[in-house]
Amino acid sequence: MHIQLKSLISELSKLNQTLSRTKILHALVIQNNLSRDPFYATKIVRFYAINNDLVSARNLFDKSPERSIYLWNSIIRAYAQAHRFSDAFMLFKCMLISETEPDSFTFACILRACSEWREIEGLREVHGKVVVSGLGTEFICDSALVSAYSKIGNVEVASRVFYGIDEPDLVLWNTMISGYGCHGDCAKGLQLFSKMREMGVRPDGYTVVGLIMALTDHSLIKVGEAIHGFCFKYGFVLNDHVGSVLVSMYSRCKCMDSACRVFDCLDRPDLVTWSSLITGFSQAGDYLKALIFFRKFMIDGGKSDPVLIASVLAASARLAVVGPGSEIHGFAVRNGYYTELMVSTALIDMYAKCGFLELGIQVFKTKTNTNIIMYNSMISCLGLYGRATEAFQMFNDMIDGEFKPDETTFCGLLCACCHAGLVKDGREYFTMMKNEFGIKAKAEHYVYMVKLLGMAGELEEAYQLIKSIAKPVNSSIWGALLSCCDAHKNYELGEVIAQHLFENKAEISSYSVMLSNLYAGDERWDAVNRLRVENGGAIRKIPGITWIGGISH
DNA sequence: ATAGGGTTAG
Repeated sequence: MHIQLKSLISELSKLNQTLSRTKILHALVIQNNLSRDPFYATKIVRFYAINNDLVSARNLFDKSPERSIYLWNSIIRAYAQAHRFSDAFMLFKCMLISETEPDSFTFACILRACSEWREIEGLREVHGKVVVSGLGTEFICDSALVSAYSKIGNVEVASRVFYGIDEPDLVLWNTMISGYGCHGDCAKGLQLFSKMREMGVRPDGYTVVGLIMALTDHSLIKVGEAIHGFCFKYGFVLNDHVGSVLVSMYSRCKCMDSACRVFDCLDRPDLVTWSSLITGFSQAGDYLKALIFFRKFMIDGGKSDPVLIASVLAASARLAVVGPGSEIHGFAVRNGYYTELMVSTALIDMYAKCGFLELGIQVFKTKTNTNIIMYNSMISCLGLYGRATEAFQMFNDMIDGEFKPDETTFCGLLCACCHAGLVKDGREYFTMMKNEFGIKAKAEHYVYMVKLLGMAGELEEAYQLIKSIAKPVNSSIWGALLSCCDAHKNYELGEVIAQHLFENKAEISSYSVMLSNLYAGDERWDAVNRLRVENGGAIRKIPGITWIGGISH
C-alpha cells in the first residue's frame, strides 16, 4: 500500500493539482495511518496551498505531531504566498520557540514577506535572527536580505550586506544590481556590472534585466543601447524576459523604431509587452500607430486587460476622433472591462476630448462606484467645456462622498473657473486648497490663477501673486501673465516683467513668443527684431497674434 | 524523498 501511495503521490505531483484530488489523497493518507509522517503531510500541505485551501493546510499542520523543517517551511510559505503576512510571521515566531530551527529557506521566505508587506521593523528583526543563527554567511539568506532591503527602499543596508560577502555568486550580483536598478541608481548598477565582469563572473539574463530597469527616460538611451549590444555580444536569447524588458525600455524612452525591431524578434510577446509597445507609440505622439497595433494584437487573438484598454482609449482621446474610442467602448462592454473604474474614467475622458461630453456624462451616470480619479476627470472635463456650475456641483458630491480632493481636483476646478471667467470662485478655491486641504499650490495652479486674474484685468494682483512664489518660477507662469498683458495692452507691466526676466537671466527663448507678441502689440518692431535675432530666428509665431501660452490641455 | 535565494514591463 505504501508503495502504491508513493507512486500515486508522484503521479499527482505531475498532474494539475485540483482540490478534489488533494482531498482524496489526504483521505488515503489518513486511511493508511500515514498522516503523522511529515513527508506526506508536507506534500498535502503544499497541494492544499496550491488550491488556496489554507484552512485544510493549517488543520493538517496543526494535527501533525512531528514537524520537519520541510513541513514548517511549507506552511509558512503557504501563508506568505497567499499574502497573509501576519499569519506567516506568527508561525515563524512559533517555529522559533519549537525544536525545529529555521534554515536559510525559512529566512528567505520570511524576508521576502517582510519586504512585500513593507515591514521594515520585521525585516530588521529577522535580519538580527539571521545573524544570530549563524546563517548570515549563506548565499540564500544573503540574497534574500539584499533583495528585501532594496525592495523596501533601503539600498544602503542592502549594499552593506552585499559588500560583506567575499565572493558573491551570480544570484547575489544580480540581486544587488537590480537593487540599484529599482532604486533608480543606474550609475551604481553599471559600476557593479563592470566590477562583476572584472571578477570574471559571467552575466546572464537576470543581470541585464536588472540593469535595464533603471533606464526610465530618454536621457539614458545610450546606456540602454550599450546594454542591448551587450546582449548580442553574449548571445543572450531575446525570448524570456530580456526581450520584453528591452521593448519596454525602448518604449519608455520613446525610441519606437528600436522597440519595434526588438518586438519583431520575439516569439510570443505577452500582454504587457504588447501594452508597453502600444503605450509607447501613444506617448511618442503616434496615436494612430498605437491603435493599429492594438488592432493587430486583437487579430492575433490577444486577450486584453483594463490597463491596455484604458491606454488605447487615451490614444483615441488624443486623436480627438470619436470612432475608434466608441468602438473600444463597445468592446469593453461586451468583454466585461467596463466595470473597471480605470476603463470608465478613460472613456469619460475620451468622449470629452472628442467633443462628446454628454456621452462621457452618461458613462459617469451608469457607475455606481466612483473614485477620486473619476471625480477629478469629470470636474476637469466639465471645466473644459465651461460648465463650471456642474463642475462645482461635482466637487460638492465628491466631498459628500467623503473623498479627499487632491491637487488634480483643484487643477480641474481652477481650470473650470478660467474657462468660465469666474474670478471670485477661483480665488476661493485657491484659498480653500491651501488652507482647508493643506495642498501646496503647484505651477499648474499658479498658471490657472494668473490666467484667471490676468484675463479679468487684475494684472497687478496676478503679478503680486507670482512675486509671492518662492523661486524659481516656472516659465509657464510668467508666460501666462505676459499673454494677459498683451491682451489688455498693458505694455507698461509687460516691460516690467520683461526687465525682470532679463535681469534674472531667464531662459528668454521660453518667453520669446509671448514677448514678441507683446512688443508687436506695442508696435515696437525693433524689440521684436532684436528678440528674433537673439533667438536665432527661432520665433515662428506671427507677431501681433495673441497666443495664450502656458496651459496645455 | 519533499521545496527552497535573484526578474521585467503598460
